Amino acid sequence: MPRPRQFDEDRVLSAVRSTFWDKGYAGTSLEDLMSASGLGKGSLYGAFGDKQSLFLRVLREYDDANDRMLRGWLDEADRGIDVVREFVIGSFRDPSGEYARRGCLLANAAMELSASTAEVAAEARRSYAATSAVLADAIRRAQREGDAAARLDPDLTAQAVLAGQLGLVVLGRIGQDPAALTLMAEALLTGLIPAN
Amino acid sequence: MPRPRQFDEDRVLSAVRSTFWDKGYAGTSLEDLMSASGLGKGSLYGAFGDKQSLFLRVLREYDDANDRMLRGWLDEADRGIDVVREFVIGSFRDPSGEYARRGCLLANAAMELSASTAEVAAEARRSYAATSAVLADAIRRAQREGDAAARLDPDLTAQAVLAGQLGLVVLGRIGQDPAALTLMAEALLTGLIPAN
DNA sequence: GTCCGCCTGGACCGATCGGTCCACAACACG
DNA sequence: CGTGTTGTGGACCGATCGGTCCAGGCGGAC
Repeated sequence: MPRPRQFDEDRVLSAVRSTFWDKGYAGTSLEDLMSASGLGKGSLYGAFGDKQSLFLRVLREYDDANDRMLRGWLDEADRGIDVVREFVIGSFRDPSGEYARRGCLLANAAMELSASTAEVAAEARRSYAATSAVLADAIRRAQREGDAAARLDPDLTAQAVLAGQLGLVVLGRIGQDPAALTLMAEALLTGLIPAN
Repeated sequence: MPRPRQFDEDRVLSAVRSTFWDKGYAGTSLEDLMSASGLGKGSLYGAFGDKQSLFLRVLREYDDANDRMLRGWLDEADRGIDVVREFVIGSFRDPSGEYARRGCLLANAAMELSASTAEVAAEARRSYAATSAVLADAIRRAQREGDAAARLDPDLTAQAVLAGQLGLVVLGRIGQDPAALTLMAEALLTGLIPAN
């Protein structure tokens, strides 16, 4: 009997995510969210709660989507090493650097809010743990496939790879040349995951 | 004949830096800066200009101090490799993780403001270029001293080391265990700068 | 001691913030 | 087709933001 929603929740969340991604949490005003989503304040609050709840929801869905994507890669990849390679290099393939400049919503949020919002720090730790677990699986598979040295500790190597990629994300955000970032990514990969 | 300054500029800048460091740019209000420095608004504006000018000044001095410190290490170190090692591992030696949680003022600022403030992005690129130049010198020296493989490209390796350290800074900021960070730092060093 | 100058701190400003609330509209049900 | 319930969007709120301005104080120069 009630009046049904007049908006597509996924479209709204996508618009909201994009706005937070580009402007950061503090830099995004409710007005920004309203114009990006096309909703009024009442609808936004009624559907998603306050600004922080909305942000945390968007962040968690972003993390989950990334995790699912990475696991999907691993399921479908020909070789485990390809997943690690794609994870480290993929973000910087765009020659314009536009992608790189956006950075990663999670990394942006973690740097901006970890100190003040415990939930964000916890979410970041959770997500990075999940990511490095998938990377460790990929590295173990690469070891079986002869693409990674058997002496490597898969878990520790996965974490080091994650750290390297995170650093590249930071450098990408400040506008570093994507070609240089790609070279650095290659150096990280060959150094951290030797073949023999 | 004029009335002289009644405050120590260095002390004020130090207090301001600490506040920006902990709270971020947007998260720091003028009230925060006033109470941290002990100055009124008039004095703050008269001496340093508006909030953004003050922030950029503090950031540049922070970068310069870091650069001088790193160069000083290189001048006094017994071996080049020690400088690289200290650069990567040094920040996470504090077992409480308090240091790690603060992160790096430059990295924090770069992630928060690069997208919206071109000066910050440019300053970050400038500072990271300076840092990787010193690291490259250290790696060249390590090669001469037999602590780094001769086949390494010093400049590229320095950039990869910088990326790895940046990633560790991000992970430190979200509260990752310092012991785990140290292990990752060791993995990055041994992988990126093999000895033979 | 006098006076001119800059320094100082806080009152004050308009803008904007996140959040609340309400009058109205739109739809499903009986 | 009436009725009830919820979605909707904008008016409105107090708080706080960064920034301006000024009256008074303090200190050197003479």
